[in-house]
Amino acid sequence: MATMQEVAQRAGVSVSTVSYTLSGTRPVSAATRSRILAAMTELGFQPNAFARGLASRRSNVIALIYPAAERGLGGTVAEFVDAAARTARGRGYHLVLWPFGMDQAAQIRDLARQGLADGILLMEVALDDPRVECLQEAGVQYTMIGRTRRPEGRPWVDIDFERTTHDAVAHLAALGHTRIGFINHSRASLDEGYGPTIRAQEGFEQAMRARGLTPLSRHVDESPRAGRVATAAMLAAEPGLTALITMNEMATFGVVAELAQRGLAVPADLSILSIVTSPGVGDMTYPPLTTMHAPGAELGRLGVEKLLSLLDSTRADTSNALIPCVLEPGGSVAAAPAPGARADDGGGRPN
Amino acid sequence: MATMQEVAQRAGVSVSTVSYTLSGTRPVSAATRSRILAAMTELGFQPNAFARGLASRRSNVIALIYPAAERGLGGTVAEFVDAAARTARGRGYHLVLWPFGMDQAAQIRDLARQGLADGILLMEVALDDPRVECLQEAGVQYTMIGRTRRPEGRPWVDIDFERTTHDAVAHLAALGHTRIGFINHSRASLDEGYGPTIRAQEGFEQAMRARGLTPLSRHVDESPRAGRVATAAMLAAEPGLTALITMNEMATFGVVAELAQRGLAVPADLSILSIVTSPGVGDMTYPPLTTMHAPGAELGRLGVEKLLSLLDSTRADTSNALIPCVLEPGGSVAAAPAPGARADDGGGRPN
DNA sequence: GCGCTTCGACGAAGCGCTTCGACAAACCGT
DNA sequence: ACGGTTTGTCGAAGCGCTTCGTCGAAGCGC
Repeated sequence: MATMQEVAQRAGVSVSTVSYTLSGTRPVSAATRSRILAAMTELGFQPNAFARGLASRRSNVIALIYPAAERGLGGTVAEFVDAAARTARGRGYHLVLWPFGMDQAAQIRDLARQGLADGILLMEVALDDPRVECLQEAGVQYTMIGRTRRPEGRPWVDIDFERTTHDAVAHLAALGHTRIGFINHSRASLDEGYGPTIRAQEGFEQAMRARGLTPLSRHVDESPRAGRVATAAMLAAEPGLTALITMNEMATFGVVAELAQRGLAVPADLSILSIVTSPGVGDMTYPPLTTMHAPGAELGRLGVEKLLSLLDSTRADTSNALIPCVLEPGGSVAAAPAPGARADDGGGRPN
Repeated sequence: MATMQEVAQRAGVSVSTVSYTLSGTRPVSAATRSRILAAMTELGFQPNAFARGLASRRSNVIALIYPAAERGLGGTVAEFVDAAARTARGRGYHLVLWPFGMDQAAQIRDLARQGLADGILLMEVALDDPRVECLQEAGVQYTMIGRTRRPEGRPWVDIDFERTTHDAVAHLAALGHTRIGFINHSRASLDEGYGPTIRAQEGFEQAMRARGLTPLSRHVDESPRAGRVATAAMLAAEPGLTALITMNEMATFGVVAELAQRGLAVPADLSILSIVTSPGVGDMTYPPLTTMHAPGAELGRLGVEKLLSLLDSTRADTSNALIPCVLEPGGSVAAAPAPGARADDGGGRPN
């Protein structure tokens, strides 16, 4: 690997001039610049990141902490990562992912304090998240993706689960639905204080009650199998159900399968609205699902921008961002059927 | 952030002694060591990664290049990342993920040459992969997860698709199945030279022919919907089908749903063997799938070990590793039904 | 033509660590 | 008691950059 020294020699200039050419911090004449650039290409020069980081005390790297082991890496996360990486790159930063588990707060703190990253994006923030305290006390710049229970005074961006569930209920209510069920994430996620599960649950119940409707919901494990079981149970409990809001992709596949097996037509007999959905999931079933697409890309972009604004004190700190999911029309939502009009009222199996 | 200088002062020793205490490169008396360690704790010292890297020309970081945007981040990858991170950590390295796309070979090369990582793990290697050439010419240590068309002389670890498909066919054949179908990944993946799709296809056909059986297979898009359609088509083409090997998780959900709807019992009427499967997927359906679990964790561990052996020239280079998937008994495979015994021969819908 | 500013380039001082050579002090056998 | 090791520690020389202060040369108005 060629060093700046060698580039300078070859171009017949001093090291500092090479440095200024690279950073643009001070003017360099066009002639000199082109000699230097030529020398760089000929030598295949790439600046040493450590020397640069040591001298400038900035790494131009932002780290994304994501517990890959616990949560898999779904489509929404992929969208997030991609958008975040692009945004960072556009601003001259590299985005790297640190696959730490939720319980490795101390290791995160130590690594963060080694200076390898200028700032940190913390994903899958739980309501009470020890990692946040660690970063705070480590004196590292960070931005949460998600929110702790009381996020005041800490930088974050998050999905607006309240608004998303409200919008979902409103959309269905406007189509005449009154018996609306909600299939949420697993009880395990609830128990461990997973924000989305809790906030969406509250949002759904509130939205239903605000309309004088009775909220019916279940926490369901993330599998098609669990989705089928839950669907059967909900139909048994509330035979008049005409719409389901789901926030659990794997379970949603099961919902669709179970309804098909029971001879219930989607959306004629029962509407399905899948919320906080990964890209592409809508087209995986027939009819294609009507979804409210999780704003992964938007979140990634805003998260990086917020973090960078923190690093660069000259840039105004944009306020925290709460982004709702947007409705993507599909074929699984329609007006509520007239009472008693359904082919198979009561929910028995067709054969 | 406290520096080594400050630690040395507080402990009343020289900087080099502090350094030796940390690295263990030279002996330090117990008394001195404990004074130094105490000073470190009091000051909350964390060595500066840049200074360390600059002086030692090693980063103790290995980078995992994974195209998060293109491929989502499924369970197998999560397992891989987790195992790789653990293995690396156990050897004193940090594992970071660089989310570069398949087409960003030049950027990968440049970043790699900046020295931020001692070695690189390249995932999702295609048969003709420009990224491999880039890393090679950049003079960076790397190990491929997967193989190029002609991987000779390049370090890699991969799933043994040939053996896995052979084992799958053998397992079913031993149970009396002769009409065996294969549901592979999408045609798009085939067209772009995705190794697993191609190697598994060849393996399946070879294994079938070796037994005098006729291979029946389809490339199917990664969705439950496509799985249903493919199932219907295969049953139409070969009504005598008694077993399906699937290497496409999303499609597998569709297969299960379609069979259920047709009133075909799994495994009594038709066996399903899901190969190269992510953890947990088997339990997502009923009956739970019999799977051949992708060795993600094993691959992660071996990949890191291979890479580290390359970095540390004293360690013998273990030869390239080809790891088969292992059979995980479930409830979706049984002996072939007696000919004509099936409830619904011919494939019509039950109702 | 004079002092003035502006422009472009240089040299050197670090950044915080690793590592090498050197060297007292303690330890050994004889 | 004496040379020869060993043991524990120190000082200093970098690693390859950034950045600050400096300074000659060119450009300016009058």
